[in-house]
Amino acid sequence: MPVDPHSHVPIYEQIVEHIHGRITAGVFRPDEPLPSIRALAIELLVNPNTVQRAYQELERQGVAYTQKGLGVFVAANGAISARSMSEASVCERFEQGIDLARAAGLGDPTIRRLFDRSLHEVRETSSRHSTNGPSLPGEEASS
Amino acid sequence: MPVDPHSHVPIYEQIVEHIHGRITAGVFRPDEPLPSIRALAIELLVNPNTVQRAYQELERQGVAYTQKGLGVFVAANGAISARSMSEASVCERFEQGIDLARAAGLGDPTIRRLFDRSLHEVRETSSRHSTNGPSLPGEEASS
Amino acid sequence: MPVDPHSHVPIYEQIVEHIHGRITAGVFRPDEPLPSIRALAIELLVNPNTVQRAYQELERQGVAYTQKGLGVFVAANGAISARSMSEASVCERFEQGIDLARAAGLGDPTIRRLFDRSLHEVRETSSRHSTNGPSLPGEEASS
Amino acid sequence: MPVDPHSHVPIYEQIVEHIHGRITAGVFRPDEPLPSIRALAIELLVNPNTVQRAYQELERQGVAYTQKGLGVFVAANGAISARSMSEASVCERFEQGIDLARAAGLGDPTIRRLFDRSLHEVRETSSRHSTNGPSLPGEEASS
DNA sequence: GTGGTCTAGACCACA
DNA sequence: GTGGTCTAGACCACG
Repeated sequence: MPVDPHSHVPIYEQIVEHIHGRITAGVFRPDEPLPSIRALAIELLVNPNTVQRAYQELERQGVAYTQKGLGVFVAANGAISARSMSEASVCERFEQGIDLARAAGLGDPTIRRLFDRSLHEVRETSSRHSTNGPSLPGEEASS
Repeated sequence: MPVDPHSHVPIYEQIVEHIHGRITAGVFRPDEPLPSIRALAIELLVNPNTVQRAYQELERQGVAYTQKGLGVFVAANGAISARSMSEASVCERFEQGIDLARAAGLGDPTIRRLFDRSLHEVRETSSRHSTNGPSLPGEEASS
Repeated sequence: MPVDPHSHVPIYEQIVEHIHGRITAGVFRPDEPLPSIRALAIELLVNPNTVQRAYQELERQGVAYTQKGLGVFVAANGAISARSMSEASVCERFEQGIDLARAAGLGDPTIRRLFDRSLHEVRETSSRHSTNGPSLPGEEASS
Repeated sequence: MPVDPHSHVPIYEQIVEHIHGRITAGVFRPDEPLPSIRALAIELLVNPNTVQRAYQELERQGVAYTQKGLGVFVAANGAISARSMSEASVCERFEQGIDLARAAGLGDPTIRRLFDRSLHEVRETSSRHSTNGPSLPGEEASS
């Protein structure tokens, strides 16, 4: 369930982040095709239009390009863009949390404690898309 | 800018989190009044209706109660509720970020690095509404 | 009939160009609201979704900005952007025509003759949206 | 790049216009064969199906005819038809541009200025398929 | 009332 | 089969 229809963040944007992640994880590689709009729509149990909007956004970002009648492909520098955008998404969440914590008067030690707790909790719940193993290309040991 | 109109999280929910924070930080104390709807609306540059909806939500949560004609007050146990809800909000953001990072195949060291970067970046940008000093009652020394 | 459903250029893009033109012509001015999505949809006899897509594109271009619950407004520098984009659209058409003409082996004198003919023909048919009179602000005597 | 996959005008139609131009320019002459579907598909970096559709359209227009097993040939009066259609295509673009300009409140002097700019810009970029010199049969001295 | 998102289902151009 | 566009109609957040 990589998309949550009850989240406040729009589904199409969740899909964009999802694809960013898959590219960053090396699942989708430059000049290889992304799943077809219809196929991904079925996989994610959403409407094709929603996937299309996500793909359109990816194209606008320069992460993907479209070949009429053939499909949507990862751009040559798509992996780089996707990685930086993935990190941006992650940091955005972190910063939101930190802002909230600071506004509540929490100090750095407390914030770190909350973060560590989250890190461990997610580890257990993390039987999600376990695409991440120790032997995937292009991750771990990054900037 | 305690409220971001471009965020995907509804404004009234941002206001709720904002109040949680102020209560947790000891700015608003049990049985003391919250700012009037009108005043807060002006302070946050938001429509009064939106503030009202937030106050309704706070009342539903048991964090505040209304005295007709007098205003909205922090509930007796409001500080405790607010604190746990603030932490929950913070952790929610952290977990979202961690989920995203894991989905992108990033490992714990990388994730920690991103978190540290966020922690320092926010520190600099953090010339926000620092109504709260480091030594207010009820913070530092979390559960 | 500012939009032609039979054109090859998508309706939403026609709407974008249409708005560019209206802004350039001074009909819509900075910080004033554009017609509501629903209203323009009715006026143009298209689906509100189509108008919305156009407005979204205008926002992406920096020509307009959205205020939730209030409407879509012309951006401060929207007039400038719109003007340059209008001119770009015009020149794009001209260049396409010139390309075609050159590819057909036509020389500049012939091309000019065709252009003049078009200029005069359009003048007669031009009982379209005659928003343009001799006394409108901001046009005639441009770069 | 005689064919632009990003254009809104369908590729097969671009090919039709392209052939019109080649015929008008005297590159393809009446009762002589057009390039084979396969060859043109390769030259234009396009799918053979698309070329075939263009050839069908040319046949429908009376500009070309098919001899089974031999190929597609320029019709006897193909040069005349092609020329008028080429000019029509050119003028269509010009009129579109003029319409846009008028809708934006631009006056004839401004429009002419934009046209002249386009005429000069295209001249420089015009290191295209200059298979045609200035002195080919059937051009210069238009109707 | 405003805009923003989503769904369902249709038609077209292209491979 | 692919993506691109459009419609009709729904629900939500906001004013």
